[in-house]
Amino acid sequence: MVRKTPLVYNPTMPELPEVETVVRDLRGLLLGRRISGVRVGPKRLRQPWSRTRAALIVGRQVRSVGRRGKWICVELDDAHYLIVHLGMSGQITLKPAEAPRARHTHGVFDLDDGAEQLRFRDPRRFGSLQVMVGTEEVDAFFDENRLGPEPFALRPGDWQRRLTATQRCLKAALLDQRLVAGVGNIYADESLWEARLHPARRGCDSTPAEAERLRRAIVAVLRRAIRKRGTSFRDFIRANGSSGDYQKEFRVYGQTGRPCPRCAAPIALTRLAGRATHYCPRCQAGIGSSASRER
DNA sequence: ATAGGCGCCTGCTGGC
DNA sequence: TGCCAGCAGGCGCCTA
Repeated sequence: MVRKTPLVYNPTMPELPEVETVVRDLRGLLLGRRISGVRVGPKRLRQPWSRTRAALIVGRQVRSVGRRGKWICVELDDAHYLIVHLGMSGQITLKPAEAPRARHTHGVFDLDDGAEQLRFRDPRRFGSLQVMVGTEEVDAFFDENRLGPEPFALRPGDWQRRLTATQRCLKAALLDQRLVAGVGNIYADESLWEARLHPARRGCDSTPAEAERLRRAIVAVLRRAIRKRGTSFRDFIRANGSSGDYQKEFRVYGQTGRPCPRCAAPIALTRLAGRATHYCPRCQAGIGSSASRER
């Protein structure tokens, strides 16, 4: 089960805490400001990013900056929205207009008199920029089928029902944005460790107590990460250019071979749902029953 | 219907 | 020293 070859530790994932950090920064920087111009780069992002659509936000003022899962929602006048996903390597920064434009800049938004610009940069282009008009369009986009509840709004009974409805392993379930929005690879591993649940266990095998433990773990881990302003690897920077600290708090993610902070057994690395998965083989309850242990 | 696998994309790294 | 295969992963799409 455990891979012998070490996987390269070079991750970069804006998940909920990183997006929340960006949103908080953007709020301070953008509220009340007017988009006075938009430029769309030639390269296509994950979703096509159209010039015609982009033009719709020109001349409009920023009313609010919010987040849904890993999506950033900038609300402008007359229910116009700029919806941003950072993908794997997306960055949003505020720069003076004369600052040199970094490589892989796919969107430039002039602010007010044009002295400053909001810029979207994304080397891997897994991110996206979209303009939407009307709350109906936004609601349809975030339809329940595509995006589940926010982790902090999970109701214990509902969560348990939906978690036990799936045959998939807990790791795959946590990565599914329809079950819970905003959890990615890092916080999935950290939450499962916190809940002392083996990532390969099936969702449907969870007892009510285990489901609740997992729900609380997700909330605790995400809150802690938000407090630390998210995780910073080289690709993730905050809107104002400063970085987060949560990478110092990792219990299992990227800790392969290091002692488990709870029981000192070496942290194992495997691959689940096509993703590198870190866990403690001793204190994360194994497959079958909560008492069994892997190995 | 559900679950799993693949491909997109660039940058970095480890091994030769 | 330099080169390059392989790995990193969120999400949409495809298949079984």
